[in-house]
Amino acid sequence: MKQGAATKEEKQVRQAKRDPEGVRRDILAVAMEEFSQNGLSGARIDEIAARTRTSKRMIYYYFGDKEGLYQRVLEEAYAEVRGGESELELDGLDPVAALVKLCRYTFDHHRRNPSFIRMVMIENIHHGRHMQLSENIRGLNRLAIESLEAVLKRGQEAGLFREGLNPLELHWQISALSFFNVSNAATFSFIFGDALFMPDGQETLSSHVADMVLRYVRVEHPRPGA
Amino acid sequence: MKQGAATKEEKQVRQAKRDPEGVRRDILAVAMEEFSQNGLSGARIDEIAARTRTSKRMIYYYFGDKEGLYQRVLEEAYAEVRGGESELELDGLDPVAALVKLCRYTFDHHRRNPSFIRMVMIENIHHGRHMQLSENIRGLNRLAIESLEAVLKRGQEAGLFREGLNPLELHWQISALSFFNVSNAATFSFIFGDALFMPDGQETLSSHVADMVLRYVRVEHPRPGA
DNA sequence: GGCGTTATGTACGATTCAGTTAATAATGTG
DNA sequence: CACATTATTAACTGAATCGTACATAACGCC
Repeated sequence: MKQGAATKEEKQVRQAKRDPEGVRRDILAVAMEEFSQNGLSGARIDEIAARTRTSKRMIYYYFGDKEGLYQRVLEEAYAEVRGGESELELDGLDPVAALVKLCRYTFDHHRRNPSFIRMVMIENIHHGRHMQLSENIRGLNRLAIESLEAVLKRGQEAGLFREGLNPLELHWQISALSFFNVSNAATFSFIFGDALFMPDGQETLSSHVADMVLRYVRVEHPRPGA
Repeated sequence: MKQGAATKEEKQVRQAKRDPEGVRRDILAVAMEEFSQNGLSGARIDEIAARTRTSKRMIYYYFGDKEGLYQRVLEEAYAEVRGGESELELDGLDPVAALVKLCRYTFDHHRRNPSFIRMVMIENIHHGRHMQLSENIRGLNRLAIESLEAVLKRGQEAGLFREGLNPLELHWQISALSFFNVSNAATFSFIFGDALFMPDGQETLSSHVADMVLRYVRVEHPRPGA
């Protein structure tokens, strides 16, 4: 025990001076900020280097080149926002409440992660070239569909939801509304005013997204006894 | 009269050799392609120059600098896609048909103008900085709200649509679904497959967007006689 | 038909910026 | 202690690229 603790303390002491993982994380965090603000070609390696507690040399030491760094930042962005859905515990809720919760969670989640949204926007500008080089991104998001599918199924079995619904399509719809809310806030609010993007407006949008999805999936004339 | 005609013909002859407006349009068209593909910092002036039938010198002659050109391209993108809605003649249709037509038009319109979508994405990455310097962009899109408002009103008066609907919010919803379909096609199809983006899938999405909006605005229990 | 204005081409300057070199040193490991 | 790994710094290179200087051609007007 004492020995183990000593080792751990030694490591902490060591990490104060030599901390490869910490340096990597530091670089990634700063690079995420720079890339998400300025895009791949707009980002400046020198700027990233200046804002880290390490040097430009270290960036090349760990990430090879600019594209390598960008790719790792993209992976990091996807990794950070994964999970979450799995902790919603939708199975414990009735289908309607579960769907509402999922919609609201997605909306808020996107809203709270503008850097992620911007990275995805940038990657789409690049036609998704870089994410195709990454192995792990693909797998992460599949879960969203599965949990949605489970909720749909339960709703259908309870006679609450329509038949013939496509979970992937529903995910597309929820994502579209939640994503656009962040991605296009600048141009939309410039043209039409920012009322929808103030706290009250956002709360309204959030609830109406859930409302819209619900109205879309519900049967037209529910049997009261179902 | 004859003098006027002669002058016009002379101008046409002259334009065969010296055609300032043609040169400007040529530059703008090429620049739109370059900027929408590569973004502001990613675009190359030399590349644009090489693809025009004129020279780099002319770009600076007419547009000042790179940002000036970008700004004009952005304006051009918004200008090209304006109108349209006004030619839909929604007033002649019953409210339900009008709303469906508007949804489908918006969806298809976005789909057919990927360069415009990409310019808007890029401008959002830049927090809408450049569009704020442009006078005319703001006015163009207001019409969309007005025609939507008229349809809603007619629907409500006919007892078909719910009260308390916000036209701006509805426009936000229709735009979100139609925009996301183009803007995020690369990342979405990479992660979840491209079924939704094949012709059949797109047709389904298009009709379901209209369906979703309709279900959202319709009264729950319509009076058959209304 | 000369002269100012507008339009155009070429070549070059100046700068920015990704990536490297080279020298050095601290730390941990066997 | 030899030796690999991790870290740091500053100066440098070379290519890419924005923008300009300069020369000049066409046109429009008086």
